[in-house]
Amino acid sequence: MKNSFSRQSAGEAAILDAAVRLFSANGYDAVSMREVASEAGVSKANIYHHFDSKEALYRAILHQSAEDLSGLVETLAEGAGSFESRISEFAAGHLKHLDGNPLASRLIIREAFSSDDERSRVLVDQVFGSIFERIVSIFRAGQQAGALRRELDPALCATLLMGADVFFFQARDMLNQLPQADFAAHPARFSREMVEVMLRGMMNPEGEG
Amino acid sequence: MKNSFSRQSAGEAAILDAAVRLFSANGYDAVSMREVASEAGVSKANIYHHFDSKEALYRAILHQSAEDLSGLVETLAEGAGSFESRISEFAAGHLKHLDGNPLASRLIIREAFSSDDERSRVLVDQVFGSIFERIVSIFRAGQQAGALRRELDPALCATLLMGADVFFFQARDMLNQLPQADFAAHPARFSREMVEVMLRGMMNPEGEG
DNA sequence: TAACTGACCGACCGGACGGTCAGTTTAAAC
DNA sequence: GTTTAAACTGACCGTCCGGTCGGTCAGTTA
Repeated sequence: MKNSFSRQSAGEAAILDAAVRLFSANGYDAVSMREVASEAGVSKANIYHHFDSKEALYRAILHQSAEDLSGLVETLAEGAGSFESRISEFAAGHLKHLDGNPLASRLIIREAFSSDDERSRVLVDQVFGSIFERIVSIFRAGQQAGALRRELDPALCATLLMGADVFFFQARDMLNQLPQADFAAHPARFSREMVEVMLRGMMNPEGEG
Repeated sequence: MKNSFSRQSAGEAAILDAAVRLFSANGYDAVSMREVASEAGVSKANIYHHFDSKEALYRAILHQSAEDLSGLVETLAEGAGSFESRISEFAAGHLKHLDGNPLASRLIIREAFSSDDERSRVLVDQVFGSIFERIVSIFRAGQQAGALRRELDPALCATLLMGADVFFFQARDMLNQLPQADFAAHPARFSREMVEVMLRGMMNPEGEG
């Protein structure tokens, strides 16, 4: 098996860099190995020296992107503080991550929503499962502390919060074309107002200032 | 230009049917004209008798799907009644449409979120612009009637509502794999609870029972 | 200096791609 | 029953695809 734990050569790094750019922008099928080679400034054969196949190259950059996301969510989910601040900071941090890593994010979102049956299953099992559980646990903790309304489903709340960030990221180019949606240019503002609406809708009215 | 306003032959209908299935499941690049022909039970050359090119075939099914969606949203946005019921019915109807037309919906969502610069621009200009405006106008009306909080951005509210439906539809296969998200199997329940949270977060606390 | 290794390349392979075309079948109009 | 136009087909074209091959070369290691 190629591309194990050895140090990266300059060419391999260039290949990975070109691949993440191209696959992220155009998807797996629309990218040819010739394009990757040309964009990376190496020969096509050299790619096959470092990676077993096109699929293996794709997997490699997907794996790295998924690890980045997992690390980020772990950090965000660890945060202490009040329920409100935890939710607020998670949403803002998550959207900032999407915004700051658009290539990797596009790649992962595309893969996660792919209808390829088995293809996304691995990603969900190994990555999204634990990510989702972390977010749900924040809502569960808030519920036990009496901040989140008792009748709400924590998993549904987590879906709404994460979904709003992801949808905003996905739809941003589209929203930017719509004159009404001037918030499209200000992700931090979107995140703030989105969380404000969500929390007001989710939190227990009793025990609040 | 082929495929104008003439009546459809049986073969043409079969081609369109196969195309919408294949393009929707696998995307533009991953589908070959040979596959479409085989799936439709016609020769490849026959597809070119009815459509100018692969791109034209794709455009044809995309156009039809977009018109279905536009019609649905117009109907949903016309509804009278209270602000709450209009929002609630819109969200439920929208999600039901996504759920009932998964192939066309997938096609449109994929196209709308594509990063192909010019490619999605036409769709946004001609379809999503008016759809979005319809939804925003519901929120604006609610705001003028005093139901929606004055400090909220109607366009942001519309994005949250529509985004929750779209994200749920996109992520459903994924959510179904997560044991916590048992609501994934019940779109009507998701829609109901989602709207309940959203409205509670958006509505003016004064003037309510 | 000889043996060996990993990085790298140009040329090539079989096959699939989108698209074309000359010609056949079908079916309605006359 | 012939005419006619649309529906339809198999064979074919040039191009690009993912992947492989033999081989070069700079840099270790012995």
